[in-house]
Amino acid sequence: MSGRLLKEIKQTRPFSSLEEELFLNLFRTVDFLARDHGELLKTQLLSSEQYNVLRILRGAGESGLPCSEIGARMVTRSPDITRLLDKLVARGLVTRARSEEDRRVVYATIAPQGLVTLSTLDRPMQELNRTSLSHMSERDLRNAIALLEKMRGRSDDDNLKKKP
Amino acid sequence: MSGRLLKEIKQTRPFSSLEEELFLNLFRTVDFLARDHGELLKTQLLSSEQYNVLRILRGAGESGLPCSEIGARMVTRSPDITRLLDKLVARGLVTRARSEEDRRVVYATIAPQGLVTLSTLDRPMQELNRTSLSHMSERDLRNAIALLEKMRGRSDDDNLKKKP
DNA sequence: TGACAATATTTGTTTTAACGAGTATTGTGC
DNA sequence: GCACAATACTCGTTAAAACAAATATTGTCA
Repeated sequence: MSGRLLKEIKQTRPFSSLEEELFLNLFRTVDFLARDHGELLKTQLLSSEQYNVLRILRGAGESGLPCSEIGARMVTRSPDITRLLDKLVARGLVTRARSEEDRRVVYATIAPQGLVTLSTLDRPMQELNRTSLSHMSERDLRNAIALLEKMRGRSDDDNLKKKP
Repeated sequence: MSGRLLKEIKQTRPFSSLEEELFLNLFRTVDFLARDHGELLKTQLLSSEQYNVLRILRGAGESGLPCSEIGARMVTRSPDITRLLDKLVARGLVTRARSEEDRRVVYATIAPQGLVTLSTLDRPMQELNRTSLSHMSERDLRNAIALLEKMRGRSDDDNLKKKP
């Protein structure tokens, strides 16, 4: 391999497009903000994903949700939901029961202990969200939300509406 | 635990603040967009983190960078950079050499093969970035970038400027 | 009905991430 | 110059993510 090609290759450097710059900013921003988030969750020995599942199940109420639905609302595939639930069930935060109508389906429901755990996090999480974005105006927040939704092309917003 | 508390707990539901809505949107958006990203990288058998390291090292040039620097530019801690580099070194994409001035330091440098691997990804990655955001106007892109930077409070932008 | 595709979840296996502890080297203050 | 803190990285261990293949159940259509 000649030195010439190497030189050419190396020239592809900083931001070669606005789109790329946006992506890098996006990834960097989550990495940055998810840190504090994760530290707060660690006080309850929860991973970000576990917390997510618990919140989804709280939103679903007593009827619970099948694994596939949980997987769809997160971006995780259902095969991996099983083990996520395993840990939560083992800790008594979630209960699982096979459906009678369709015995392939397993409904996961948040347990009282799960609600308690979530509730101890609600206020500090709210606090964290607010303080870490306290320098953003309401207008900024709304703009950012709208732009992020637009970035996703609204293609997954059905999930939000599908909630019972 | 009485049913009353449970009812109270359960009432904390949808978006209790704009900040929370923004956070959820942020996380959802990366999850959503990172998928395609990951699939493209898989064609070269690279994880997102490995790709990141390679790009950082390409940006650093022939002088290379110490593990600690790589860790600082990503949000990964340097202990975990070692093993990340291990794999890249094993595949001949990166070379590692202990510094002579300070023998604690190990400089990682991108290898020719690493440059080749990156270069095969440059165009499709550019393409992916562009198409997945093709519905965003230039104004949208710039706004989004600015808002994301603002979300981070610009507190880590020194890293970008620190590049040699 | 009976074979076969489709759906829903679980299990197995292999990589990765996370984090504490350990090792080597350098810098500092007495 | 020597003890001791600080720095830079590596290693060991445990927990989590990723993906393929397996199992169980239901739906479909000849």
